[in-house]
Amino acid sequence: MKVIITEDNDAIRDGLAVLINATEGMECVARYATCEDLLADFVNHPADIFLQDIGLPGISGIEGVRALKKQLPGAVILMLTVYEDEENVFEALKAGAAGYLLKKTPPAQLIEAIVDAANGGSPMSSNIARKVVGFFQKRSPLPTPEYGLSEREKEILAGLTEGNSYKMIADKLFISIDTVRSHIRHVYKKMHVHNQSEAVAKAFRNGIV
Amino acid sequence: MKVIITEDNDAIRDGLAVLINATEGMECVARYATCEDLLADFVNHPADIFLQDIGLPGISGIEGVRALKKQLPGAVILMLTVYEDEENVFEALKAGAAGYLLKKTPPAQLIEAIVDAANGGSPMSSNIARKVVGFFQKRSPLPTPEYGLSEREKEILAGLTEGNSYKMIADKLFISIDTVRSHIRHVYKKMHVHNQSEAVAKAFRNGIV
DNA sequence: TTTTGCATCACACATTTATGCGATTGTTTT
DNA sequence: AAAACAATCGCATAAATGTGTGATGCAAAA
Repeated sequence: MKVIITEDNDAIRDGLAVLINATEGMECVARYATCEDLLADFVNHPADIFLQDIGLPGISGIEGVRALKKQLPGAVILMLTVYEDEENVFEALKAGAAGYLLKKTPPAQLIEAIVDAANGGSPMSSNIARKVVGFFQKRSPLPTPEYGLSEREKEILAGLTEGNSYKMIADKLFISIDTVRSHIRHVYKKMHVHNQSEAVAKAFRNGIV
Repeated sequence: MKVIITEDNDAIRDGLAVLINATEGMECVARYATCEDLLADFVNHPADIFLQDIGLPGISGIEGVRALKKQLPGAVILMLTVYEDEENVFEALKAGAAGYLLKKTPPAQLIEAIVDAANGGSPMSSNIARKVVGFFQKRSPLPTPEYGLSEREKEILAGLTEGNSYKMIADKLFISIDTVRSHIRHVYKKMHVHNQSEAVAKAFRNGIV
């Protein structure tokens, strides 16, 4: 069972490699400090499982998952990170990660998880699993179908995706620029973003536009 | 053959309606000045063909096409506009327009075009047709597959889609903020945009990210 | 070898954004 | 009736962005 590790912390990366190599039937065939390195070199080391950090310099781990999945749709990727906020969890899973583990996972469980993932499972830390389950439960009524944006807010958001400035949006919708600001402020709050690009990107990824 | 018109200029809109109603077997079942009106009311007037302007107050005609197609995937939409730049033409067609006519099209040809579209054709003004043909010809080698962005530029663009500020991108890629500015400037030039949102939106629509 | 393109960095300045605080007027929902 | 929310508008200000102009080193292409 061949594993590739992408993790920027040298100590953790090497520790993981040692752990894996010390395990019967497992081998760490490559390890990278950045997604750039991973994407440039992974073809040279066919692997079954990818352990992927999120907080990386350069391309983020989640972006890395998207890119890797694009080039190798069958890749089985396990996130291994300290982040346990819903944002990162869902983004990672949607990007194509098979499982999501926290770094505090004990070695024995980590090995189990790798085996599990290789066999088609989706191992995740219990905290994470709860969030995921909660997500589908909340799914039933319609709590966060598209962040609960109002029609007007979606209209303003659409204006941004067209490349309009606040002023232009205001003119097109016959409202004041301060009203546009206000709407955008609300959009940001609801979507948990802090600038136009992030809002637009999220809107696209979630099919709002 | 039932037609719906969306056009903000009163004179043009009414003129089109008169023309259509004066034509054997054609009827204008509804006419709107804005996309908002169209989207709110078109369900009440089943139609075969939609004549759609682009330069509208509020939601743009192209956005309108996207929205209309989303709700009524079978809608046959003909753009009828003064814009003949490639941007608008391709965006409209990608959004789902069946044909693209310039407003200077003579009445007789307009009627022909509507019939053509209703029968599954894709009528377009000759200028437009040339652009479209040219697009596919250029397609063969790979002249503007993704605006000719360099790897680095795509990397910076990806940074924007993650919601990073210039400073954050600079730090993640270990370059100065002025270099980031420089790259972004080039990205904007190549993509013909002038702000982050537009660049991000275009990147998504064209599958660069 | 000259040109072209990429990546890097710098400085400057007008605009635009992001965000906090607050306010009014309608609907809905409770 | 009260509470909650949507849409509208205003003001203020620090921060970020967009854009012009220009420069250097390097590598690939003409």
